[in-house]
Order: sequence, then structure tokens, then C-alpha cells
Amino acid sequence: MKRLQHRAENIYANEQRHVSQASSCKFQEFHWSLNNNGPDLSGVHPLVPLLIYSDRHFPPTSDPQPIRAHSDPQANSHSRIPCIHSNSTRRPMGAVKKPLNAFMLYMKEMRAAVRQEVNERESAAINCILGRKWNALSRAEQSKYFDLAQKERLLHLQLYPGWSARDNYGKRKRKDNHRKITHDSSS
DNA sequence: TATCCTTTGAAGAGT
DNA sequence: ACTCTTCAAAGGATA
Repeated sequence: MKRLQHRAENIYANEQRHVSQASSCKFQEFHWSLNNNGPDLSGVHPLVPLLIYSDRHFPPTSDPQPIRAHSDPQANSHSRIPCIHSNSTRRPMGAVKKPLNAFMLYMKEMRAAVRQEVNERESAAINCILGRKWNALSRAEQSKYFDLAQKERLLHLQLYPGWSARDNYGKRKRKDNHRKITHDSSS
């Protein structure tokens, strides 16, 4: 932990020198998506493509299927919609992930740029930097991610109306169920 | 090969 | 109502 923190601090110090250079490329990626793949989304929030084209909800597929979320109540006997991702590359039924929160969306957008910027590959160190950058953002700057996260939650609710976060509780096997307490006591 | 590390925020569980 | 815990992403490190 100390090792990662130290590494992140060094990286962050170096990163500060380049802070003015950081950042604009991701929006260009969105525009690429708009210009090359997607429908006309010129009227929507610039971050919405990140949500709309998210493989969380619409993974790449050669035979896209229409969403039938509420159209077949009999297929929803467990108060969940049938999974629209049925081929092998799609997420199996019962493995619906939590919608991303604002910070997760920020990380997803900025990770590649920060990774390239600091020439660091370890996600734990990058996440420390991203956490600092996130906290350094103004509330106005953060608000677009909170807005997007709200859209993410609404879309998730529409796609998986019966889903609950508890569905994924206990899916991971943890060696230490009190990891956070252990960390706090060890630091 | 599975889990950890590390961050913030949402949501469920427990008190 | 409040606190605690888990899980979302990511990819290198570790057991």
C-alpha cells in the first residue's frame, strides 16, 4: 500500500508538470464515435456516447437484437427482463453489473490519457492519481459525470427493472472480508 | 487462475 | 437514521 502510494505521489508530482496538456483527446474519441459509427447525437451531452455505446449495455455484436425490455411479461417471471445479450461474447444471464457511478465514469474516460501521460501501467497507482484529479475538479466539472451517472442508472433501471445490487453480493471470493479494517489498522 | 490493490460513489445490510 | 460493507473498472502484482 505504502509502495503504491509512494509511486502514485511521484507520478502525480511529475504529472502536475504536464497538467495543462492533459485531457482533450477523449472528447475527440466521442466525436469519432459520433462521426463514424453512431446515429446523429449532435444534440446530446458530449459524454452520452460513452453511455450509449457502453459494452455494459450494448456489447459489440454482429446481429444486434432489439431491446424488448417490457414487451414480454411472461418471459420475466422472476421480475427480471430476459438478458438481451445472448451470444457467447455477451454477458451471461445473472451477471448484470452495477451501473457506474460518477467517479467510475470519470476513470473510464480519463484512464487511458493518464496512463499515457504518466507512463504508468499499474491501475492501482493510476487510480490514486485519478482520485486526486477527481477531487481537484470543481463541482461544475464533476456535475457532468454525476449527470451521466444518473442517466446510467436510469438506463440500467429500464434495462434490468428487477435487478438489485444485492444480486452481485458475495459473488467474489474474498480472502479477507474485513479488508478495509485491516488496511486502516495497518496504515 | 483467482484475488488483491487503489480510488469514489451508490446501494444494500446491519445496528 | 446512521454506519459499515460490497461492488462497480482496470491491469499489474501476488499467492
